[in-house]
Amino acid sequence: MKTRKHSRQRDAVMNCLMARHDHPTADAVYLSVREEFPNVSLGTVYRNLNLLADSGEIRRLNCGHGPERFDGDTHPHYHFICRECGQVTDLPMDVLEQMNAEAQECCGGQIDNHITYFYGVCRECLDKAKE
Amino acid sequence: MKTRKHSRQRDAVMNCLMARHDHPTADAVYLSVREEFPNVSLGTVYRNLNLLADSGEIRRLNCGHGPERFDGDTHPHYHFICRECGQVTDLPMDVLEQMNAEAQECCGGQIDNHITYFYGVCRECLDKAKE
DNA sequence: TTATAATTAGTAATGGTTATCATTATTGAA
DNA sequence: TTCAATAATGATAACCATTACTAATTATAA
Repeated sequence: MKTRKHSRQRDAVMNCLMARHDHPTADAVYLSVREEFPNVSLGTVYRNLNLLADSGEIRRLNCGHGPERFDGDTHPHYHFICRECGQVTDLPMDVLEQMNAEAQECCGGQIDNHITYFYGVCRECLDKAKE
Repeated sequence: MKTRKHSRQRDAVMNCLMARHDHPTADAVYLSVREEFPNVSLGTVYRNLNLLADSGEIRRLNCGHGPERFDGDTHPHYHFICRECGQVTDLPMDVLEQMNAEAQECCGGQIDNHITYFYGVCRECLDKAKE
């Protein structure tokens, strides 16, 4: 197996994800990391995002449209996606673990986890619509 | 606005999705439709899948990896994805509408619906692993 | 140091999906 | 039953997000 070596570019990717909470795309992370490493390659960003996601240090989000997003917060939590502006926000509610048990009963196989995305219109877009 | 004209290719796409319950990808639908229309174009399949999905006659599924899938069953229901074989199956359990209300409370915006994917290992893959 | 192997920047390639366009099919009205 | 208007098609090119490749660089452990 491969031993991981330290890399300052990977640190920058990780730091970016810990610092921001808007669930950036790979491209957004790339733009961010480029401020510190102007010649960083987009491939390097992708490679490290995948490395970190595969090792469980960050999480991948698939909101149903648009490119993949990434989340530095690995605690189980739900997300809300505004269908107007597309922003992805965390929902401060508990994950319903019993859903897995319910699914288990009608599934036959083994349920490990679930992922839920809520869709609607965010506060800002609602306010904008009122004007 | 555009009035929709009838098309036999679109019928074939729709029929394919009503007939099978394995949530096929666009390419799988394409192969299916080609049995009736040997020169149907992949673009035509994509165009009609999007048309039908946008008008609510079918549903798009994003399982978190791999290409988009489509579902002829538009009733709200949950899906299970086997991480071994990748198959996507319907879960015969009720959708928890109250989840939307819970999310609403901590959201600020307006929650319209939610999508949940359950992940794990299906019966067949569990059995295979035992051998 | 130095050897080894992981990582990188740069770039080409890939895969899924969408756009373009000339031709064909569907439709409603004459 | 024409016939014009226009939606839909097949073929293909373009697009975009992501991955693969490669020679050069960097981190690590001996």
